[in-house]
Parts: sequence; structure tokens; C-alpha cells
Amino acid sequence: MTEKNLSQKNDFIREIIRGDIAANLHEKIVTRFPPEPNGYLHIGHAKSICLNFGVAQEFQGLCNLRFDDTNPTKEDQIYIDAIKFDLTWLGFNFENNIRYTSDYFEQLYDWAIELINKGLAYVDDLSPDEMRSYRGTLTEPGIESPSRNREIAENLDLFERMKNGEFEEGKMSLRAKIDMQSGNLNLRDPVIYRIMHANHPRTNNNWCIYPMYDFGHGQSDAIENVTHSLCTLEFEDHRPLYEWFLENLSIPSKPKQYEFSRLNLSHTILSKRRLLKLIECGYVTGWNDPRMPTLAGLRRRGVPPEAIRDFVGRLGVTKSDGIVEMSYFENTVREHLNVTAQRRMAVLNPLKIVIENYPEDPQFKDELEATNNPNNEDDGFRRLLFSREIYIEHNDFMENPTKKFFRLGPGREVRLRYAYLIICKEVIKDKKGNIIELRCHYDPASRGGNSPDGRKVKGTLHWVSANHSKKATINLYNELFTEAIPGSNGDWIEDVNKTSLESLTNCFLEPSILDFKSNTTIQFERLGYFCADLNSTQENPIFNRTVPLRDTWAKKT
RNA sequence: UGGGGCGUAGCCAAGUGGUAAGGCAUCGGGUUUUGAUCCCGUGUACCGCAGGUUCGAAUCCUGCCGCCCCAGCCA
Repeated sequence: MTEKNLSQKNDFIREIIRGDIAANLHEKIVTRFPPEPNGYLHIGHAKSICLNFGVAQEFQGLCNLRFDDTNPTKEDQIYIDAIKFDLTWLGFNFENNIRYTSDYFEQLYDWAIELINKGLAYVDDLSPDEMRSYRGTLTEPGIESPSRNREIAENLDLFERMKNGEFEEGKMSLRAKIDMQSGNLNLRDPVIYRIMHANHPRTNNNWCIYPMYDFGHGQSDAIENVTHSLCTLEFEDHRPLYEWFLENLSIPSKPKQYEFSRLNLSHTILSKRRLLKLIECGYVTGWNDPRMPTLAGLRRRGVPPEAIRDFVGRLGVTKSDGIVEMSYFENTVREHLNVTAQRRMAVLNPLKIVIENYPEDPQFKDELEATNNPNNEDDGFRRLLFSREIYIEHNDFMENPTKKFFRLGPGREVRLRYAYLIICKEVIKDKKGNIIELRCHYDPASRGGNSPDGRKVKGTLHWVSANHSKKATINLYNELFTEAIPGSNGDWIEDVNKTSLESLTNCFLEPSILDFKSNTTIQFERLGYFCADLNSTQENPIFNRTVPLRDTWAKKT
């Protein structure tokens, strides 16, 4: 499905919304994307982003970006900034709809007091350990805390003192009074406020008690008049609690929560906790390492945002959790790049060729014309300088060619793309027997790569002029994990791919490649899609491989 | 022996009682100055299993099996 018929998307969530609209339930559809600013956005978030913003767009509604900042010990302004940047890059506008759960701290506090006054919440002085043992287990009911029947007045007083900073962290907490027998552990008197003597990125030292997710989320939705609160499957059994608060509080609206399955991608991990560990342990260089499935990593790798949007759109939205093959993602990326990327030539592992019958005069200027993008005439042509000494890819030559190898070999003729037909006359080796140079002859009549007499050449090779090309470093990225599902045979960290990065430092680029900035991905013909790294300079060019071209030849051999 | 979900080809996924869409992958073939792209073709899916209802069930009922999530003062 392409983005053009986005409106045709049909999944259980959109079905529910259409039903609600038909039943005239809402004036306007409102959704929200609620990241916790404790890490960078990854492609799994992109699914939620496209769903929430997409739904709002399709039904002429609204989608708020709401930072769920209720845990100051884990959150940071740098993440808030990074999330905004990534969201904009992905192509979504939220400037007028930014919210923070911390905007509602005052209201949330009042609601907590409302709950106390209704006898539906109490201050507990159980320690975290005690609370755990009182909670029971999956199969045994919990037992009630001794504090459970504290007088309302005392609860009010204690809660006020919690707020005033009279207690240490962990000494007191505010709990909802629900049901210690419930089969749903979330309903066994969940903590709704805890003490944290921590500085908050936005409210600074105004508070030393902070609401828990369950107490903050639904009510924030209600404040924002969210109609459809879309979250992932693991929150399914939080829904009764979500509804319990809305039921028992004087809230302004009644949002509904719906859950869909989160995205799992093979050969990578989509967990902020684990991603952070990869960084901390030095397996990658940071959140924006090109191997990371983060939006920042994918961007640096050269993946266009359109491809990400299209990819998550193709997956659909369901409640069944599966694992999507990485190759599916790569294919979507190739599909976009194939039509948009300009073509250039670069040689990764150079093998020098001297064309013996080519003019030796250094003043001789031989300019050839090359198409920039066969899929887009508007990209026009460029001029390529040819010369007597060129580089081709080392593996485009075989001294003893196998039957189906149709590239260069002794006595064989191939075409140099946009240039000439050449024949290999001699193979030159060093003392160890390594091939270090080829001596060839070219056919002047084949200029442009044409075959003047109609003779067939099976191979067309990319090349670069030895004297005119620019030396560069090229990073080839492979899968971050060797296992499709990291950790399926033990510790996930053991499955980190030791060769996820191959850095080649003796590569040669056609000069015009240096004109491309890191936000433009181009194709190196016959190799793949590449883009300039963030740290690339004119003096020290560095290019990252976004994704290789499909290679059915390599596959067979 | 608790609660909540999910189970349609290798992967994603339509389907909502009338006799199994589509995409990706795979494998063939054609075109090609990128072994890319493009174009054609290619799958016996015991619709988790077993019963039942029905003229007819992936779709309804019952029972079973498998997988995922939940015992943070994380989100």
C-alpha cells in the first residue's frame, strides 16, 4: 500500500473509529503520542506515531505529542529535544500540540485528594519489599495493608506531608483502594503517588511526589479530550485500572483505550533499555550509530523518512504479535531509493587497470556523459573524466573464471559503464602472487560503452579514474545481531554481530559524490545505496551504506 | 491451580456463514550499458487441534493445545 491510498487503510482501530463517528460519539477524533523522554525514538515508535498522527489526519482530528514525564530520575531534556527533532524529520507536525504530563501535576494532585476524600485512596507506610510480599503472586491473592483503613483525615494529612517533603523516598506512598484479591495484579491497590526527591526537567523542585504512569496517563488523556488512547498490548491489563480512575474521578471526558501489537523486527532489538545497554557497553557509538534501529540511526544510515512511514503502513495494525523480517524493511527502503536516488560510481576494493593503447598525454581530456538517474530524467547528466589508469572492483576480475562469471578475466572483454569496451591482456602479480594490476586494451570505437559492431559483452563494470577520483572511507553495515531473535538461545548480548561494521579505508569515489550532503542518499552503481556520514568532510570523506542492492549473483555463489 | 491477549503459507496480513485477497521472501523465465530496476509466471495454506450447529464454517458453539504479557514506589 502506498501513501497515496492511506485513507484506504483498514484495521480494527480505524474500524472502531469509523463506527464511533457513525454513531456520532465524538465531535472530533483526538489521539496522542505519549513518549517517555528517557531515550531516543526507534522504528517501533514510528509505528505508533504513524498510527496516532495518521488516524488524526485521516479523520480530520488532532494528535497531541505528550511527553509522559512522570519519572524525573530517568528522564532528561536532551531526550525531549531529540524526540521532537526525530518526529519532525519523520514528517509530523506537532508544534501547536505539545503537552507534558507535568503540565497536569496540580490537577493530578487534586484528583488524588478527591480519591482520598471518597475513601478510595490511602497513604501506606509499607516499604517496597513489604508491599511486594503483601501483593501475593500470580496465583495467590494479596493481603491488605494495615494502613488500608486509615481515616480520611489522616490520609489527607499524611499525603500533604508527603508533598511537603517530610518523608524520605520509599517511606510512604499513596495507593488506590481497589481489590487485593483481584486476579489482575494491577488492581491490587496500586501505588499512584511516590516520593522522589529529584529535580524534574520542567517542574524543577516544585514537587517531591510524582504520579505513577497509571494515575497520570488516563487522566491526562481525559484532560486533553483524547477520544482514542492507542497503546501497545502490554497495557491491556492496565485498562481496567485506566477505567477505574476515570469512573471514580470528576474528569472532563471519557477516553477509551485500545491496544495493538508493538513492532518486532528481526536481527535487532526495539527496547530502549537494551539499546541503552548497547551504547553503555560500547557495542555501538551512540543513539545515532547507523546500526541502531533508532530514527537517528536510520537517518544517519541514509534511510529516507518516507520509507519508514511506508514500511509501518504496510505492516498494518493488529493484536497479534509477530516478528517482521528485516529484509522486508530493507526492501521497502530499496524501493524508495530506487526511484529517488541519483547514481554515481565508487570502487570499494580497488584493482588498478592500465589501458595500454590509451593516449599517454596527460593533457588529453576525455569527457563522457553519464545518466544521473534512469528513473528520473530531471536529474540530468554529468560528465565523467576517463583516463589511462582506472580502478575497478577487485572482485570484478577472476583469473580463472567460473562458468557463470561474466565479468573480467584474462582475454575477456567487458564494458566499463558509460565508457569503453576493454579486453584484459595481462595480469600482474606481486611476489606473493597477489593480483595487483591488470593491463588492458580498449576499443576507441566503443566510446560511451556502445558496441559499434553489435558484438555482445555480458559484463558491465563500474569504474573510477585513478587520477580524478577521491579517496574515502566507506562503512558497510550488517545486521546488529546474528540471531533473528536476539537472546533466543541465551543472553541477548551474546548475539551481537561482531562484524556489524566493516570499515573500508581505501575506496575511491567519482568526484561529484562529494557534492552530496548527509541528508541525500545516492546509489553507487552495482553496489548499493550510500550517504555521507555526519562526520564526513571534503578532506576526509566518509560514506555509510544504507542498504546493498539485491544481488542474485552473490546469492547463487 | 490466577488474570489478560493471540493463533490464516517462511514473514506481514485481508477475510465478519457461501466455499481462502494482497505484499515481502522463494523458485523459474523475459528485457537490460547497474547480475539492480522492470515485466511475466510460480504456493496443494489439514485457516492451531478435536468435536458440534448448518444445505454450507477460517468465520457460530463446546472442549483442548500452543505462544505472548502481568507479581516496579518503571513507562
